Amino acid sequence: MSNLREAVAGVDAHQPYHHGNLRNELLDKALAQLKQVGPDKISLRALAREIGVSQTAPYRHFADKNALLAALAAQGYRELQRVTQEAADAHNDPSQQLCHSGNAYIQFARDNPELYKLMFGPVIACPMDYPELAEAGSSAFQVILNIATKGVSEGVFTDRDVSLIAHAAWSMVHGIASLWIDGMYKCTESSGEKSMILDSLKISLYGILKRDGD
Amino acid sequence: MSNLREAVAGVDAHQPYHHGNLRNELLDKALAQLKQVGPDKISLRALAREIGVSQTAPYRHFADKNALLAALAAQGYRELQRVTQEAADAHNDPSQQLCHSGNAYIQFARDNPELYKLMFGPVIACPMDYPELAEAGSSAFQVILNIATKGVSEGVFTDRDVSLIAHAAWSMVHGIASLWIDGMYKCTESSGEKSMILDSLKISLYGILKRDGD
DNA sequence: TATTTATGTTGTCGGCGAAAACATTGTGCG
DNA sequence: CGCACAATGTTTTCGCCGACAACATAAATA
Repeated sequence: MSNLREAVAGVDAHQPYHHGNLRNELLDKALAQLKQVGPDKISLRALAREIGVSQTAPYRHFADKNALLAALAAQGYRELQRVTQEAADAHNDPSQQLCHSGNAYIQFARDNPELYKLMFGPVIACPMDYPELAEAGSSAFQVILNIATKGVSEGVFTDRDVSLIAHAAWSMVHGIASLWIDGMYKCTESSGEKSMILDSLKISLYGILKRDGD
Repeated sequence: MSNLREAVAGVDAHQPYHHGNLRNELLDKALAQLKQVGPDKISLRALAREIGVSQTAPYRHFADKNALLAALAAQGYRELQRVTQEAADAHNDPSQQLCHSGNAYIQFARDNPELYKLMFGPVIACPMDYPELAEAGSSAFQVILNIATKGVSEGVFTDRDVSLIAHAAWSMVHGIASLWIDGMYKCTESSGEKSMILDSLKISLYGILKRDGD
């Protein structure tokens, strides 16, 4: 009997010494565990156990726990970029693009709260140490930057520095998303939280539109 | 020799069995450690060691680590309420109050980034389990709610639900504060980050002001 | 003074992140 | 074909942490 695990399992399914896809499976399981229990509760050992591999195997693919979280966050940024870009592409008017892209952003945060917290929260120690993460982050920001550029050049947005407008817009949607996730949006009126979020978004973005006398 | 610590220290300074102020000193040292190394790196054992008390003594004053963090966050909310209220009290015009209070809010976050992350980040497990924390949080929110109420009643703000306006304003300043703390405000122009923050704040809050035709 | 309550200590358990030393597999080069 | 080497996974171990149970001491109170 050359393989103990085989014997214990009682099957002859050949369990290779090398997993072959450990890195990806680690990311998958980590994402699942993240959604269940939150970011800081993730344990490399638990992941390894779940996958059925030794507790130090993950260190062959990630320098440490932080690096795994960074890779996870980078995936998140790429997905965030995708959904916001899609929403923007569905419209031509920059105002519409901004509003719908922002809405998609907030919806992403709502659909993946733990991932979103991981991406923007203080869980990852030194985010700037991970080029993949930085690159994914600025790519995601590029979406809103492009909208701002278009809005200013078409004269729809207030005529200020494009980077400033993009940052302001980003702040708004990020603020709404964060507070919503954290349950800070207590709706007092009959209309639900969701419509309140939309109204809040509209109020916020209104400050960006060009006004008479600009 | 009734006291080992006394013997080891070689002094007769009476080291009382009871510390007498352990709870407060724990909070103090925890705050200091928070500012140095961030929220999740805080260790009850390290705190106890630093204070010179056994590693389980903290559990006499806090049910667990989470409870200590919650108490720390509650302190933060009270301080945040203080600075924003002070900034608001220095003006009469609701627009000015909103702007300056928001600026004070952002400044607080900038001055106490780790504490701010603790207050709003995902570090504290079940915030709603701590009445002190919830109370401090809603008291802090009350500041901005009062400004919104005044602004609407005086006809300076757009005529919408007061709670909605307050939440929108809160989202804006929170978004700016969060992104600034996380180093996401990369200023591309000659003017520094700080003026960019102020401009961003103004753009955001502009959406709240009453407009012709409202 | 005697009892109860608040506070601090010792000892211990299980879990975790991480490193060192070792084992196995696949790969490319002679 | 065969062998060295790199990639990947394992075993073992260390130190740290949060948390609990049992015990010790001081303070308050009756």
